[in-house]
Amino acid sequence: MRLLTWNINSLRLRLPLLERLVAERQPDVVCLQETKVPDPLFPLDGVKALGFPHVHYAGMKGYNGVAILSRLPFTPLTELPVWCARNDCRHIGARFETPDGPVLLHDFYVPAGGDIPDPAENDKFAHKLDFVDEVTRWFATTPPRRSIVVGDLNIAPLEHDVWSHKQLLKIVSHTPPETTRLQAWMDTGFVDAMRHVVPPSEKLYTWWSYRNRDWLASDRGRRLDHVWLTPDLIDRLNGMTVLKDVRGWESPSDHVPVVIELAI
DNA sequence: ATGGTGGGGTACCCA
Repeated sequence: MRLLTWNINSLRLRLPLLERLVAERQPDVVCLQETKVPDPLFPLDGVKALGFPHVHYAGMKGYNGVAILSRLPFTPLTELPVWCARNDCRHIGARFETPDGPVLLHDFYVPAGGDIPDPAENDKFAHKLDFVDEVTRWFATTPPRRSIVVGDLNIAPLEHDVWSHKQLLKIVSHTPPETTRLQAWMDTGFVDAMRHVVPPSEKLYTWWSYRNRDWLASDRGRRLDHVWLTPDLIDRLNGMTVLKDVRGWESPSDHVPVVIELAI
């Protein structure tokens, strides 16, 4: 299975980019975040025309939204919690049947958290911390097996997941309250598949701000997008690629896709 | 310290 995850920042606007990506990379499964399309307006025909007859999505007007597109049949996960008592379209899941048993796939869009890294001052930051805490408690009570977590988790946990560890320690996405929480979530039973392939001593980014004159030259990136596997799947991992060149395409998302190859 | 650029949808909210 070739699995691709991407914060597309508007599915309708970037459907042509998705088409190019699919043609070049031929993923079996695509997990999207920030689709920014209400369900009644989801471009179902366009997505099916890309070769994905199996589609599951949860979207709303203006913000957020996640989608799973697949060549392979799957069953949508319907028993997922409502995080922070909000139906804000940040998580969907799928169950794939394989010769060795089912594999569960979770597609997350974690709240970005606003600008001020203080939950007392900033409701969005409080929501982000609460969201990760709730998700962590849920995975802790139902320890994952044969499971995959992907998505825009909006946290860059390691020193070399950001362009300047020291300068970003007080910047939302790389603060200790966030990075410790992301680790606690991962410690419910996952392995960081991207860092399994690329050593933690190497810089690795999936996002470059729009607010830079030259994203490539300044290279002030962060690794906000993640792929995690439970240990029972890690031996099936046959490769991981961050598609950095997609950031240089015409009218790009500020995030780039991550692809993994899994022998399942 | 500040402002820088995008998308949604049509005034601002969110990233």
